[in-house]
Amino acid sequence: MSDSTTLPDPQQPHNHAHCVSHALSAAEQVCARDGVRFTALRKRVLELVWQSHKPLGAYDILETLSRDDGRRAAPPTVYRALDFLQEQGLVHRIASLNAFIGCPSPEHRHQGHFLICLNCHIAIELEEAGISDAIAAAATTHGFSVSSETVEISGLCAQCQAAA
Amino acid sequence: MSDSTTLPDPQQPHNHAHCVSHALSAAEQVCARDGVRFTALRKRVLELVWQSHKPLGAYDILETLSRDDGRRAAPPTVYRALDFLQEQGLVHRIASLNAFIGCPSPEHRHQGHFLICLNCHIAIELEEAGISDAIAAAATTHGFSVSSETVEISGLCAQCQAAA
DNA sequence: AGCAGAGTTGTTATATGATAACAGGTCATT
DNA sequence: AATGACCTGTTATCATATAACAACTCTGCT
Repeated sequence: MSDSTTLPDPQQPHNHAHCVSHALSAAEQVCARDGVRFTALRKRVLELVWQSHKPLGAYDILETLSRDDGRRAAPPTVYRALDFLQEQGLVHRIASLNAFIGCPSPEHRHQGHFLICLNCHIAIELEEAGISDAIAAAATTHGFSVSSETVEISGLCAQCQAAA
Repeated sequence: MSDSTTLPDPQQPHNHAHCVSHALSAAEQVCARDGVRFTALRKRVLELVWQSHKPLGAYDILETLSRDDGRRAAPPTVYRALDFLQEQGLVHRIASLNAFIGCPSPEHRHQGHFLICLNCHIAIELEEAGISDAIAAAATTHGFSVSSETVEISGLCAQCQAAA
């Protein structure tokens, strides 16, 4: 069961095993709730996506998968799992990187806003009402009805600024 | 010389030739100002990007280019021109579409915010201080220093909503 | 005019990201 | 155990983007 403690700041050193186990148990719950199958493959792909807080390319996942198994997995294997995970809101796709990252709060459907560090490549997911509100206001002004937002902010995370 | 009249709303029917000639003369000015060469190829690619208000893929441009010339142009030809145009702020790349669109106001460096219609595929560029402010505020909260923003909003434009 | 050097374009090959189509396997329900 | 829905494997292919090097062209200089 997902505990109710807040997840650690991904920028800070932390016990990452906790992030992974949290993500996996949240995924179990979400899939059970929605009546969809959290198969071994899907679980494994989700685990790989969660191996760090850096967005991971589909072919990186594919390689790890192939190495683990001995035999060569094919792209559709990974893309189908990723499609499923996205549909369930368990991972997000980062369009500007063609990469995927685990969602820290899949219980409720949303699209995140991402801070992406150009140096260490960590991506931090936010859900900033202020950003969504500003977008909604702009859309309204133009008579535009929003169905999805892509907000990806590149720069330097606090850690990397401090290091420089 | 760029006139000072405001450009038409791209959603509305309008004399698109005006958009194109405006864009080309603005480009001439920007390149002259910055001391870079606005070569025939670059101009042609910019014209193709401006053929409509819909973001255009690099390979679409490539095809048109090849057809016009008889001989087969190669991808780097187009990508180099696009890189140049992006560097000068004359076109923007839409990450969520892997496509490119002309910038209506290249005189000042900026990154746009885009409203992208899922039905008619038009992309409307905004520069919403409210969105940038909300992003800046969120970034500050997280100690993150922003170097670029990708804001791409998908949905239905006013025209397409009315038609539906 | 002729030359030198920077910048631009051509060309070939290849990397990287994603999907179509169909065959075969697995699982829950009956 | 049979059925049917769903999931996975496999092959082929499409779509997007870049590396590396050769050839050309423009500009400034003598």
